[in-house]
Amino acid sequence: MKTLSQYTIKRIMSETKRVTIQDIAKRADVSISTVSRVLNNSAAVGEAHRQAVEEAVAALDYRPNIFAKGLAGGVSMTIGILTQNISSPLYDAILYHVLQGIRDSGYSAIIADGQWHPDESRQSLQSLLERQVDGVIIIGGNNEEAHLIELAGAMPMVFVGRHIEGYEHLCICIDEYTGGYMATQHLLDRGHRQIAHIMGIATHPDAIARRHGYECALRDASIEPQAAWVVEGQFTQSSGVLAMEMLLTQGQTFSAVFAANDQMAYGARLALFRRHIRVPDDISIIGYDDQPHSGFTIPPLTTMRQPTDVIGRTATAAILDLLKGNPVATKPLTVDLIVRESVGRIYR
Amino acid sequence: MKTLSQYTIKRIMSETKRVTIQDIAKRADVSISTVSRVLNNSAAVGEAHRQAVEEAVAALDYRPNIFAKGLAGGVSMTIGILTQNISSPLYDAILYHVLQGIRDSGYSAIIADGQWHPDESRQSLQSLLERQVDGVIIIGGNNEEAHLIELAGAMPMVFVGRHIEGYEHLCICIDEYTGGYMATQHLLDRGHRQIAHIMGIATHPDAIARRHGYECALRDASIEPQAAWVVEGQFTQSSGVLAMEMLLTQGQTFSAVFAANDQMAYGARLALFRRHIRVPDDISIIGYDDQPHSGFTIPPLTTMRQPTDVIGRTATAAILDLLKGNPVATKPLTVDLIVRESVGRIYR
DNA sequence: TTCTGGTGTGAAAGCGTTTTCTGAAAAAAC
DNA sequence: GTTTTTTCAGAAAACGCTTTCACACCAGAA
Repeated sequence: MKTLSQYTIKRIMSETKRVTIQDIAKRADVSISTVSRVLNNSAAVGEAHRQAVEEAVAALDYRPNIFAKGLAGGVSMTIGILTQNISSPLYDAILYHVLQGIRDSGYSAIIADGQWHPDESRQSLQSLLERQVDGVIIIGGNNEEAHLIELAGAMPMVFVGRHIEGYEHLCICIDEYTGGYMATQHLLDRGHRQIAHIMGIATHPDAIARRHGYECALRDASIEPQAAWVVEGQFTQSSGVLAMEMLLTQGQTFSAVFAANDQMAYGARLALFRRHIRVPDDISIIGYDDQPHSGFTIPPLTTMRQPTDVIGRTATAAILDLLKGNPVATKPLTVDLIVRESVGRIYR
Repeated sequence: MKTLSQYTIKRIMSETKRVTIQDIAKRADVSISTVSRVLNNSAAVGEAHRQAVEEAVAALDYRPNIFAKGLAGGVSMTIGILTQNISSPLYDAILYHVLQGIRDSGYSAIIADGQWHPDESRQSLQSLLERQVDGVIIIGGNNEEAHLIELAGAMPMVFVGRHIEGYEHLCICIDEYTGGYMATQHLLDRGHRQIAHIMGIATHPDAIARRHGYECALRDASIEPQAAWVVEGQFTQSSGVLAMEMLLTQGQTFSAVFAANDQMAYGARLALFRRHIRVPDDISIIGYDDQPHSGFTIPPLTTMRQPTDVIGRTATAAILDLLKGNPVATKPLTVDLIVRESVGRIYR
């Protein structure tokens, strides 16, 4: 039983016939230590030898055995990625760009899924560490901060979309407050004065920051935010439907809604559709994230764009730098307003 | 420079202070060979010794070092997953369920992205093999078949959404033909007689099968398929917009459209919106895949649901069985019609 | 009793690297 | 020209595990 698969694996491996450091040592007529040294640039090597080795490496198409490397050197050439949830459009988009950046770095990525759950996240992170990943990129997520801090001091690690006290330079953060402010400001600019807000998960830092931006924008326009204008959602489409229904049945009067993410905006829009309320003619909607789909909703959704490509690239660059021992410093990223057709004008 | 990160890694590793097979050998008062044997069940071991070892393993919370294991045994405890494209909602949904299935198996997953490109796919697959993954799950993708066949004979491998000649038992396939047929049939059932089709990438097997189903359903209803009714898209939203515009400007008359995936359906729907053509009052749309978003479009999209959960679970179960040396046999999966609100009735 | 044939076990040889440790040769200092 | 450093390179010891080999033990057969 077990032996069968063992056998099979052995077979393909022997077919592949890996070339080892021994082979290139022989061909370059040096010792394996020397080969290792030129490979890793870990000590001075005479120019003649170095060239001989490099020639052999190229000629034999040598690829180091990562297991041996891992065993001997404690280096796995692997970057662990902990994502908040695979199949969340936003995180996947970031993931995509991260993977992109890693692909030619010699490292490979191993992905673990936190499933939106602290316990799962912690366990996933643990399994990443057991695999002896050389570094970790944490995308979103809700691990206990204390655990992360402990780790961050001990191994290369970068955080995406999250603020960790004392490790700001490792955090690739979006200025969510300003994002919320800008979204609300856009509504204000178009003449709206009564603006509802569908908030994200109430404990989620991003949700809090966006709401804060919303309230400040309102105040700066001399409008006192009303508690009844904001209703909490779960960042999902169906919670958007519910939220909008709640707003409507409570008899709130408002001409525009700022949804804390696009998915909830979709849901809100559907709730409006059900009641034959037109968008943007009767009520305007603005979302947040600019998911790929948002350009194709009816009507196309005005929203705040997360620079997923920049986020992904920055995260990769940072972890790679960390791995090389270079210092890193990240700067906060900003969100762009994407004006489409879901926000109407109000003239007094 | 380099030494810094090395140092850091060493540090955390020494803090963690791994317990090795030596430690449990000592505690159980047996040789390491015996420990290895009970761990892998690779040879008969006396009952007393076995128990002692198991006790020690539990007490010391022993976790094998995968690098050592990989080096010595040629087994990496890693499953490679090659996905056609990360951040494609359908494949991500499958991926999600695959990951789910792997999470408690002791294996971990390493994900590579084919980027919709044969060369990329091949290279990604290669890098998976270099990592000595124990098995591979290929989700969709467009690698050369020959290469895959060669590999499939040599190592555990399962294919999702793809038919490989001679390895049908390793293919987790959806009956796309029937899916296309059912979608068209639904339109027919609702009285539509003039039905256009927005096809996927013309060379893609799924696209071909769905179109074939469409044509057969038409013929079975005594309607001769018109070449002008089908226009090719790229499986993307914007290609859906284009396709619908082409249909419209060519002056085709049709009361319904079958789009080969939901994304193109979204695009088609937007094109209609632009021309003030109502859905489903003027024209009906049916999609394919049932992406998470489709329940929240305006109007909610009638579509064919891919059983991503079943697909994912089946794939995982299959690869795990293969790895254990058990025989596997997969059965073709079917797609379900999800009736929502984008298809209207026509009464004669 | 002696021989044969399992069983269960430990010693030891790898697996492919990195990294001391050592020594020789070359360069610098006297 | 000798002594003292510095450079460079090879031998060999890890790294933690699997697996072969050899051997001791004990049953059953002769």
